[in-house]
Amino acid sequence: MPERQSSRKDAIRNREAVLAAADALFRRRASPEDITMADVAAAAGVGKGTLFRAFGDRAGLLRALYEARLEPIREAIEAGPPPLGPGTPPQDRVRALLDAVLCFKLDNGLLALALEDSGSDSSPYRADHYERWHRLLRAVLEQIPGLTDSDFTAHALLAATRADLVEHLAGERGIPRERMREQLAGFVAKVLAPGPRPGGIVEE
Amino acid sequence: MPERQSSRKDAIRNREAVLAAADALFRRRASPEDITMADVAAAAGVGKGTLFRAFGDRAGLLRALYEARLEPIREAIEAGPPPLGPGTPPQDRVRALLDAVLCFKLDNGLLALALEDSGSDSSPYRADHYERWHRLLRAVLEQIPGLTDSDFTAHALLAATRADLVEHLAGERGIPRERMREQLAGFVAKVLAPGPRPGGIVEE
DNA sequence: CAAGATATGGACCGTGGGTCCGTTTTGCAA
DNA sequence: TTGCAAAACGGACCCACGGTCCATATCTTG
Repeated sequence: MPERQSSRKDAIRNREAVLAAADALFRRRASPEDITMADVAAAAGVGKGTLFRAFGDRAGLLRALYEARLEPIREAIEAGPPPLGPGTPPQDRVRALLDAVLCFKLDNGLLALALEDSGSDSSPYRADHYERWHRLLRAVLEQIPGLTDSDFTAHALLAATRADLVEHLAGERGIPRERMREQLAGFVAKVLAPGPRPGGIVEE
Repeated sequence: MPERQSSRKDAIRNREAVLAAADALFRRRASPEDITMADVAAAAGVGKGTLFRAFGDRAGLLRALYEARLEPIREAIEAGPPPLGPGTPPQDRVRALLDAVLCFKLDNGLLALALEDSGSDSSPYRADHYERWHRLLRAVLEQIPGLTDSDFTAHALLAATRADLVEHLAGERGIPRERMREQLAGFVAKVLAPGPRPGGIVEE
């Protein structure tokens, strides 16, 4: 419940300061969990109480940051031009959506990582930002004729862009951005391709 | 480094006791993180020091449990009969492997969950049990002609069986076991199907 | 400008992983 | 058996971190 916006200007100023400080920290540091709430508060020149009043808890802060950074993409999806916007052939749109998710995680690795393992009950699948991606993706998948199990497929495709996987491939393994985009695109293509009947075993 | 086996019988007895107690706890409780190390120690009738001496840290304990439970499957894979064992046509073996992973996580939800988000550096991808699965899967994928990017594909397929996803689908969403196995099988089939790329579609 | 409402910040708390070290157990050898 | 060093025990203790509390400072409004 402590998410209500305030109208007092000091509150607003502090909220901004915290957001900015957190943003900066998450861009520079190496691992999400060595950014503590106290760090953020200090960097923002604010007391811990203020921070928690403004965002409720760690997850709340992360969520706020995430929403802010996601805004442009969200707009592009809801009302932008193809291939992200509506009015794109479903197959292309699925590809574009997953590519967008991938790029987002490549650009915001730390934050996405932090968000994924600090979900409400420690399950990323309860967070409603995940719900949203999943719902959207499923809806688009459903428009592809001959594709069954779009609910599961949506989950499975999103799983291929999990923040920790992306981070691992990009960081530890040093796979370059474009290469990864290609690989994901290839994978998505395979899944969407009108193949042999799903469920059946390819015999011979 | 504190993983060296001891030969003293009290040490061995206690190790067993801890393993048994932890196993029991992980089977009964609802969420991995409300099983504390102190809980395990108490349940085993042992001091915390003993527990940490024997397993190093939380991850170590989890790993030990995991290995123990995984043993049968591992054997089946290394030297068992088809479809898990070697000597199976690659496509079938991939399907069987992923099905085995899925079943394992369905049967050991809590433990797998705990293991995944308590990986060494909080990334499950550094844990060597993941490495092993990935290496094996990739090797099998590489035997499938016409399939490229087997490294990435292996990651992506494994991602579809992530413990938290499985747990979410089975728990929250109530999807029955057999249904999930079918869906995963269908997904895998699509990925493995000879795609529309060079070679054309095999139309029977 | 007074006064009620709201925000502030840092001391404080609970929890849980992990360590320390005085005590106990074990295995070996005389 | 008994002596004794090496190894294990266990629980008190430590510390980091998320989160709370509340006396005080700052706004806003009439």
